[in-house]
Amino acid sequence: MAEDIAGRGDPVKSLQLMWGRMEAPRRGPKAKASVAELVAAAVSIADAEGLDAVSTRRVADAVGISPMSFYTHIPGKAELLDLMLDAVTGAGLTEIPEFEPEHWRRNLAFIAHEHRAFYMRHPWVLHLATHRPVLGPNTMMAAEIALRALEGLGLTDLEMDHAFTLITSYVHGAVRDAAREKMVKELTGMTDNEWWHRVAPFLETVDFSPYPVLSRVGAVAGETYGAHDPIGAFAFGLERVLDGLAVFIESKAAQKG
Amino acid sequence: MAEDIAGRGDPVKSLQLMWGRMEAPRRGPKAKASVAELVAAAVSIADAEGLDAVSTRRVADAVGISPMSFYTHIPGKAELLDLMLDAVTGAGLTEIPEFEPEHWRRNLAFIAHEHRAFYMRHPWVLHLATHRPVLGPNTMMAAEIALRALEGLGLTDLEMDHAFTLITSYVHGAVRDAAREKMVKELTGMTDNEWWHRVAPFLETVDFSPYPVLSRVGAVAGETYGAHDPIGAFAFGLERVLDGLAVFIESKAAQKG
DNA sequence: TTTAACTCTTTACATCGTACGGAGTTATGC
DNA sequence: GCATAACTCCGTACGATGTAAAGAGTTAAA
Repeated sequence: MAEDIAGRGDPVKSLQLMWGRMEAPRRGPKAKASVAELVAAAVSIADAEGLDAVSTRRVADAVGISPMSFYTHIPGKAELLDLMLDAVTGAGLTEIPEFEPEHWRRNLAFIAHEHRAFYMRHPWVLHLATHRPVLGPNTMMAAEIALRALEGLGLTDLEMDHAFTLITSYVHGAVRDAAREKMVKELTGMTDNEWWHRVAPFLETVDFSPYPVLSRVGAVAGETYGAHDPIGAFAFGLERVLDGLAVFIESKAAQKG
Repeated sequence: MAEDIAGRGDPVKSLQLMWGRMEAPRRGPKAKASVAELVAAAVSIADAEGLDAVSTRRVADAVGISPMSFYTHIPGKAELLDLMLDAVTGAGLTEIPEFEPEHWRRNLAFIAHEHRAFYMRHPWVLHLATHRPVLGPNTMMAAEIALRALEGLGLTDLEMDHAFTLITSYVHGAVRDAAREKMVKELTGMTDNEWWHRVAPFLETVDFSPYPVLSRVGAVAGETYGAHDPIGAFAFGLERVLDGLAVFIESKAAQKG
């Protein structure tokens, strides 16, 4: 399995494990390790060393069982990734905030920043290309919370869904850059700055005349030489997204009366 | 190498290959295969069967050389992925359009749809987690084109960069869903609909009362049972993003005079 | 003609996910 | 009490992957 993919295991098996719906075994020896332990170990490996480091052998070793015993508890790696995603989503959930619709803009900004912080804490989640939605209790609760921040704004259910998709899409896309920098530094020990200086001598030999706008904007934006400002870019984009939603919400309000 | 990562190889080697800057060999036998052939073969494998199917052995075989001869031409898989990304970006570029600032909204929508179409044609690109920017000629040209659509709107260079990040972030995030469905169907032969019906019996046993908004919105949005409408969601989000940019552009114009 | 540069290839190794079969452990049914 | 079924755990093994190492063959420069 070369690709790291969640949502690909036996759908029902994954769900049963995520919801703790396996009937308790009635015979046989007590298990040395639990599913929760395995998943927690996998998550902390991923947090510390990235998805690359998460192998079934390594996870089994971390909880003190032999490589193949992993499969006693979890059907395969695909299911492990499903479980990791739901578990780590759960760890980021606090109590459910009460959203007041009149502060919708602040609420949505809060949601967006929480999502961003989540990805920054667990950048490997960005590498988890989900093939199917992971319908775990925590993943669903995260969606529930985001949707609640969109309630009472005069949107139809379908529009709420689309607005939700808009915000999560933007955050996911925007956060790649910042999370990337963090991960790469940890994994390779090379900072963006060092990387740019490695590359610079070559870049000076290329003809930038076909790219006048890019070279002007790229230089100013500090994209070159690692002086890029991902937080500023994120904030800028988020304000635009919220402005766009404001236009829509106000036009719907005006239209209705 | 478990993760599929571009931008991780020797930075300068990748760049030299992308820009065709390897000095021509002056001795030795004629090469049976070229870098371009290898990259093209890798791309068509990825297009047909996904990133999973792209292995150095497979690519070498596709161009008729032995597994290890691959490394005569390309230093490693990381560099191959860099080259694939730039090559496939180049294949999507037509001639450079002339953008008129007064039609900026139409222009940006065009850019967004082009990006979306690109990802839909080559969904594996979404799984390519880039560790560093891939500074190939085609990748840079794609950025140049997008930035030109943002010229003449009264934005500073930094704002242009941020607006560019906003649009590409949104498109990247939003397209994951649609591309996912396409890929999964091809790779697993299971449609979303079948998947949902596999899962449905289990879902009926879970208590949705903690997720009132999600279950209401999810049902209406047709997320359940695969009746989801990704194109509609994309269009909705894009309109909001453009509205948000419009607010910003107009306020800057008003401010200036 | 020697030699250096270059291409191609064979063999080999570590690591991965996991199929298979069996040994040890516990509660149930007789 | 005992056989048995339901378990947990583990050792071995297979095929695939990326690629290191070392050598054989080919071409042009010295």
